[in-house]
Amino acid sequence: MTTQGASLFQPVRRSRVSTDIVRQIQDLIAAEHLQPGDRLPGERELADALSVSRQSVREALRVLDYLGVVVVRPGEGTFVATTPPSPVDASLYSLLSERSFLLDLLEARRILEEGIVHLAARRATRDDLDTLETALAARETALAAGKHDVAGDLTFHTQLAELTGNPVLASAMRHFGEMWLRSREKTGRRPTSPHKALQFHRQILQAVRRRQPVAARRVLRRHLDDMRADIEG
Amino acid sequence: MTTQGASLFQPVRRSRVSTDIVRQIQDLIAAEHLQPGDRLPGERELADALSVSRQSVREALRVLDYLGVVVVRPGEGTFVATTPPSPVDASLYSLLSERSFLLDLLEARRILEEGIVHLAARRATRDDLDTLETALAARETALAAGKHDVAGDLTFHTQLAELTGNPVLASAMRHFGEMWLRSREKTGRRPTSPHKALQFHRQILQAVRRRQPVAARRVLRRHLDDMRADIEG
DNA sequence: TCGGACTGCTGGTCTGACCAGTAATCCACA
DNA sequence: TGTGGATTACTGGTCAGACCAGCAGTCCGA
Repeated sequence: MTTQGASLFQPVRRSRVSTDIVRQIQDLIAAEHLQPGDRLPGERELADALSVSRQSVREALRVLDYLGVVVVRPGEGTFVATTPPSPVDASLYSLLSERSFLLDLLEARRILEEGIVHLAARRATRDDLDTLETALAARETALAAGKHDVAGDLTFHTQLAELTGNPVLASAMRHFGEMWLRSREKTGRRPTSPHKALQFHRQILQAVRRRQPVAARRVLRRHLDDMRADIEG
Repeated sequence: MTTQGASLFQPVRRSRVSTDIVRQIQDLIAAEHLQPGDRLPGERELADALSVSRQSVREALRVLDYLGVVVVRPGEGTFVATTPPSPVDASLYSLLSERSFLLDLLEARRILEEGIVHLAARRATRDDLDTLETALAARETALAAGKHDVAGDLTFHTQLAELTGNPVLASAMRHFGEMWLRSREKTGRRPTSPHKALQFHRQILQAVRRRQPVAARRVLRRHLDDMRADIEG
């Protein structure tokens, strides 16, 4: 028996019940048996159906909650999250549900996005701008028709980051955006008026198109300040 | 009651016990009261110390387990993970070994850190500054003695981010720092002269201490520009 | 028609219990 | 003397049952 190298035997893996449940629910969502917004069975019912205790179910739901896979609303139930899950810095997880976190996040966004919009105004290609223009127009017509999706407003910001051509900035903006959505979901905050947001987006795009980095940055700042005012109420 | 605009009231947010526990333990680890490899008190003991039920403790540990913050070994106990979780955006992973990535990263750092240093100069408490001062002095004497660790230069930047009091900024800076180290490792780039770096750090700290946000930002920019010159060289 | 009480659901928490695995100790037997 | 097997006290894993507070639909009376 050597101490080095691959052992012939694998350690017996006693899986934890809660881990199995996490995987089962994730599979159900992946297979689209559970759609975003769907309500899961109650904890008691789930425990019964799985022949496990409610405690194990709760441990699983706690993990799925952290992962952003589900949203738990006391008194109502547990629902499949509408915003797709993505990793959020572990050290920030427990802060997501606090309003002050939204303000911290906004401060960080302001720093990052001021730089982004400045670069975008200098670097965006004509193709980039046309793409952004098309997307913005589509959102405007959709809104006029009464349709509006919450996550969509953020898309403009991430698209803006994309066209700096800097993948690090784009990645950071996506992360901030995801945290933004999840935190807003957890804090139960209503989104800002989509009309106002679209107006700001339109102005930013104009400034970027005209290659006016300073003006673009100014409008961006007004946009985020406006959002902050909403949060601070 | 209008449907548009900011509501006067915010939904009351009752935090979950397990969430509090998650944060407490993370804080203890961040404050280094708990070191990697340390054994946490048993679940029962923990519950008793926190005046909560074992179930709540378990839900918290389950989350920390999933985050990779702790490792749970049945029959033995729960331990602080030795390798702290350090997620690097999957979409960036393949770029780490390219030199252009270092430049992109540096551009992103410049945007972020200019904002950070500006805030730090306005917000840092005297205690914060003393801590930073001590750390810097220690590095200076170590360098004079011929000792120098590569990752250490970054520490100054992350510490600076910490004392903005904004956990989002601190987290983002840590991420950028990790990518920086890993990318520099992969590209095989030699670090900038530690002497130069320390001089810049000393200047930045002075500006922050004197509450001169603009000056601090200017030095920071020179520091990063200097690093860029090294990379492009 | 409207508003409040009622009722049954939900998740949040606590308690106490038992199981299985670890590890250190102790003791009997070779 | 030394080795190996019980003992024992811990650990996390799981279960069951209970109570609370908040949500929502129902029903009834003013």
